[in-house]
Amino acid sequence: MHHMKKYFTEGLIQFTILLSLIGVRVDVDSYFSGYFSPLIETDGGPSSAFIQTPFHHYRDTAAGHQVHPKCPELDYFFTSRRLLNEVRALGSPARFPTRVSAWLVHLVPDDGSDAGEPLDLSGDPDDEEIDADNHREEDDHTTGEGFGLSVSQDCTVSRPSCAAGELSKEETLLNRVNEEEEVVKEERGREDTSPASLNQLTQSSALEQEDLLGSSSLPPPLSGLELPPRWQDFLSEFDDFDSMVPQRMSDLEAELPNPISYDVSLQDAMVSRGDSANGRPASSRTPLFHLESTNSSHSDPSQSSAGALPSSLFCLSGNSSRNNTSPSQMGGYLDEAVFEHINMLDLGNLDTIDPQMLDGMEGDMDTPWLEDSDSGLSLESSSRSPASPSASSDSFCDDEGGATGYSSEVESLSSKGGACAAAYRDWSPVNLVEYIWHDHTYSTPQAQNSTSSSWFTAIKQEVMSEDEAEPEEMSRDERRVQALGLPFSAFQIVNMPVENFLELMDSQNLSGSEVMLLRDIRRRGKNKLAAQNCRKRKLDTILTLQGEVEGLSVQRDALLRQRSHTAKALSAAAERFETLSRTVLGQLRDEYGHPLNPEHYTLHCSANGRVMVQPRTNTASRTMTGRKTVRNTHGSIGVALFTCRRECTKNTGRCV
DNA sequence: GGGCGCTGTCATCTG
DNA sequence: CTCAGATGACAGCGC
Repeated sequence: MHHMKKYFTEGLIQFTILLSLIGVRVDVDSYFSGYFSPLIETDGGPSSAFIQTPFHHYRDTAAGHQVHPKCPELDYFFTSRRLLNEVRALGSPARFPTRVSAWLVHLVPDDGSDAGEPLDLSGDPDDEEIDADNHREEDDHTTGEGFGLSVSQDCTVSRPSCAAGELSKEETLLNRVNEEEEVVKEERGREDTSPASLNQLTQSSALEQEDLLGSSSLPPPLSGLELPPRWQDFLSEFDDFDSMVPQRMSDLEAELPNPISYDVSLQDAMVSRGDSANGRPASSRTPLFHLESTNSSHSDPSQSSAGALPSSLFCLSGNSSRNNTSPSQMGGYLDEAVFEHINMLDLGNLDTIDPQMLDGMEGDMDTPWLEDSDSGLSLESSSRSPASPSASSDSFCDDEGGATGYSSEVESLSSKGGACAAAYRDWSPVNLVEYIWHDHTYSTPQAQNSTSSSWFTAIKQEVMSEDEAEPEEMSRDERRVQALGLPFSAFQIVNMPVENFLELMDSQNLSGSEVMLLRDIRRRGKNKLAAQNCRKRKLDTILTLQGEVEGLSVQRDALLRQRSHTAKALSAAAERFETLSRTVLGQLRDEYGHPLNPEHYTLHCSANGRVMVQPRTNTASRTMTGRKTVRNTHGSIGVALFTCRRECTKNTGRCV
């Protein structure tokens, strides 16, 4: 168990270091809790802030500092200290860096000794040596007792003890940790109203942990207590942990100088996590963290550097297949957002991506590499897509703006001849037609990135017009363009990028009037499409509003029917009450023994069960609706002749 | 011939 | 300031 803790902790440390070196900190506890989003701490400068984790707040308060968790100075301080400790730990594998591995909660012996003291990892950096020594001492001290639970501030993990007798305690602790997570969830809304013990356990510093775990507040061990499913899944990952650790450690030592290649598409890794079921033998358990380098992506996973992580919890596979039919068990606890954030970081070195991997990706992907899942973005890539036959050789849109390549082509033009037309052929809308079928937006067509049904319609019409070109169907602007002798159509002038349009006018030696004409043609063409979109949008809005009106009309009719039914029911109840009142009043007698006249008196039932006989006033209505009853009550204060309870007897007719 | 719908165009505003 | 887009208003055209 000592080795297990050692390897496990070191694995977490090294993985955390690797993430920290690229500016990312992952709060694994967030995944285990299944509630919080993962903590991503990026090196965003002094203004960077911790997000979505309460432990930073606890960490801040643990050291006795009431500092706002988003304090930039605090952020910088903790980040620097953490990185320093991580680097130190990297050079000394035998040590347990306090800051990274966080505190470790040991089982408290029954004799109440101090062996189970949690480690104060939130202390000052000066205490690091002492803490490390404490780690070692406690490791030695607790080896024979069994290491029951390891709770990390940054990575909450647990491992059941090998000793069967202590399993119940561990389960209790595990459940306490689970409850602690639940409390943290609840506490986000109301921090000061949660149960004290769990809150203290969650928020406590190491000293508080000691008190809690060593005191009687710890619930007694429960036998037969079931672990939550996610903990069971998690613990099942360690079945063959001891056999896996030596190999991983040897691999780690061998590949430590170059542990991880950054030539990995983390986006791809995010999508393809958990593919181990397909590529691994059944005997090889899926690691929880698996950071697989690109260079070793085609090799045996066990030989990968990521596999060197003793307790690999992630699965960062660079070339994993996408048919994830059986994702890793712990993979479900990982939020994809962490990979999103990792991807958002500029890892650089993208130009060093293994060509083999790129080939594999091209082979795996049916869609173009740059094509976005959203159909709206496919136009840009399609306009310069290698799939386009005409674009495969020319470089019209090879740059990001899509203009540089064209400009170089245009600058080489010496006349309004076929060379210029050839240069513009690449962004011809004909090439775009086959890539924008799926677009349904209203955006105005633009050769760069706009996608629109009207754009498609216009292109389609353009293509059809090219096929069925008849002079009399040409628009006025089209004829004007042809009169200028330009090798472009009005449609092309309208839809080409503005950079290209400006360069076109500069390169064609046009006069002022011709420039104005081209500008007008372009403006009118764009406005025409905009008007079409606007009208279609307006029509859709009208249709939508009509649908809403119909729905509201139906709802109004239903409410009217309901009101009618309610009024009828109320009327019937009032009638029954009136009948009952007459019956009751007929049984009562006044102080002279005369029966009460229902014409002059009425019954009033209060909410507390009291039934009062009240004289009818002139304004009182026999129907005794709610409002009139209230007025009647107020108007008969002190006039009630009798106060009757349910004990009124029929025999005497008098109130008890 | 007038009404209506569609379309193109202009002017203006906004981002 | 320029550009693109949105939109109201107007005019032309066909039914």
